Amino acid sequence: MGRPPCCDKIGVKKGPWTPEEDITLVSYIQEHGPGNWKSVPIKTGLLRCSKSCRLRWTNYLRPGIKRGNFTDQEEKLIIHLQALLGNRWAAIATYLPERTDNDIKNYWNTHLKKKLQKHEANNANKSKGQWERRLQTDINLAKQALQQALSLDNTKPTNNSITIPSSSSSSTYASSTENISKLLEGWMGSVKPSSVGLANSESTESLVSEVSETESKPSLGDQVPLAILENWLFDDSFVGGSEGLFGLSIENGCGMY
DNA sequence: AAAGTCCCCAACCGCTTAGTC
DNA sequence: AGACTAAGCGGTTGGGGACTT
Repeated sequence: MGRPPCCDKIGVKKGPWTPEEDITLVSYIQEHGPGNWKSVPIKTGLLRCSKSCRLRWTNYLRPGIKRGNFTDQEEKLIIHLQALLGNRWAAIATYLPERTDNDIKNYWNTHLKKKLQKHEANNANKSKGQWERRLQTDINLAKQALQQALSLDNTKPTNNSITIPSSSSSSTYASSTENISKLLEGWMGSVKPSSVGLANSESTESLVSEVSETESKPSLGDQVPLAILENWLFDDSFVGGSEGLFGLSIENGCGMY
């Protein structure tokens, strides 16, 4: 017999959230902060299970979520990270604080995977180009570095260590132009301005800088010396602007999937 | 204009992990 | 150490809008 559904209680509502429910949830979190999700439906009177409340908050209502099209730089970063980390969307999302893991996952499944498959097919019979060979080498090196890093137990933080940022960090919160946080005008007063409106045209390097320098970076639980990986990842990602990784991957085929 | 098909993404399901007793 | 619970995560689904015929 299988595990019973978590939300099989009679009276637990499913399906799309209404604006009224959003307001109720956001108002509660505004007052109490995110967390202790089990108590949220009880204290708010929402006819939703705790998991549904948490997902609604993290995937849609949370301030700082950027909606709309992904930029080329974001695409490049996702492609790089997916090649490195696989389908670990939550880990990938820590490098794109304005995007949720769900968004990244959806974008990968609906856009990037198809694009890459298409161009891989188009270039299936072509020999590997210089760039592709370099990318494959880079990936191998990065994987080695990652494995090395992860194999170190109880590694003490060093100057070369980084702490992987978490999307749940308050420091990564920013005002959103589109989402339901509009309902909370005035609430965002305490949000760090530098992360507000990190628009598409703005350099993700500022994010990288924030990632590597901000002392308030939250952790996924481990601090690992990923400097090599970080340098490789970000240096390579943003070289050449529009001529960067993704453009090349589209033109030349990635060959790693 | 209507019907059919495609595509996107919000939300759900169920498994895993972490924390507590 | 093991049981239990809550939270986190990734895979999948289905409603509805966009597009095509």
